[in-house]
Amino acid sequence: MELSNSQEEYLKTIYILKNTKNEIRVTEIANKLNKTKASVNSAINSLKQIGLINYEPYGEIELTNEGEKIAQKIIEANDIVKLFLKEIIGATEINAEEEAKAIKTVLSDDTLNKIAKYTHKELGLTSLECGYDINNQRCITCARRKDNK
Amino acid sequence: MELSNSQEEYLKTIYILKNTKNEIRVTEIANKLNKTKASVNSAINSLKQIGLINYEPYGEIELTNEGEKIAQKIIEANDIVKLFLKEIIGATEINAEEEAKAIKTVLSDDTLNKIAKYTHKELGLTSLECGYDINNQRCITCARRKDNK
DNA sequence: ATATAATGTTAGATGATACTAACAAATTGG
DNA sequence: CCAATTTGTTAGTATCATCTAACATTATAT
Repeated sequence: MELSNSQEEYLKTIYILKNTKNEIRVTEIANKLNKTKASVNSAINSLKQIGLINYEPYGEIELTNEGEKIAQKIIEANDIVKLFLKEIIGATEINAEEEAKAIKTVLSDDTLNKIAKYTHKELGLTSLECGYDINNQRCITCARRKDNK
Repeated sequence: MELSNSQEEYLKTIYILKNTKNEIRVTEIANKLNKTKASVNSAINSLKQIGLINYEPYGEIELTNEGEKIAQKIIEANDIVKLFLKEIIGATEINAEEEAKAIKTVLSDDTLNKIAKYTHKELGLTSLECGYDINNQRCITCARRKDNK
């Protein structure tokens, strides 16, 4: 099941908000993504349809297990690409943020893995523990998530 | 004037076909991009509207000067990203091709430039002559265009 | 030179994403 | 506890990129 860029952004945002607030609101998502509440409403209903979030009108927004797994993958991809752009390429914080967001969607697992490995090597890390490794271990440098969860 | 990803792909394809054939046909573009002729027709009309190609019904498809300049930029961006993915990251040919296509669109000039410089440095090239440099010189490794034009 | 094949166009539909405007529900502060 | 505010939903519209099907034009081959 292929997610659109837009859907991935919503999933990612929901996941991140979940680690900050206990209740996730339509309005918050709208603010974070600079969309209208109407758009968010429509987006979460489509994500509900495909089983990635649980939601009832006026209720709480919650990721399903499947949704959470996907969100984690998205965020990890985002993190590794951003780290790479900043630390290896020397992109500015703002550019790295924006570009990682867009790029992560289109990279194959294979290339993402190679970028992760390359980043680790260049940063002088001897043991590879990146989230993008097949065994899904956490990366000591790129997974901010480690601290949050 | 912001071009969509789709529009950039059309421009790029037209430019590349131009260096191969003397007449560019709707059908060729459709085959190359795996779109229907109807879609291509609609796309070239939109590109005509914004002054990037010249076209009359049943006539020849030609890039305007503006269109050609933009197409060159797109192709150079494509080339540098692909070279980078293949030579530095070690992505497969097929992945690099696909990913470069998608990535080039979302990179800022600044980051693209940095990727070009990084690639040059890593490949051991002493003088930076990449098309993405401010002075718009040609790159001895990444600009396939050099040979074609 | 004309029938057939190839090529190009148009009309109309679809699906995705977003918007505005109007409305409905829930929360909150006196 | 209820008026006002905040929050969420719905309906309707727009744009973009694509498609199919039908039609129109151009090229070709005998």
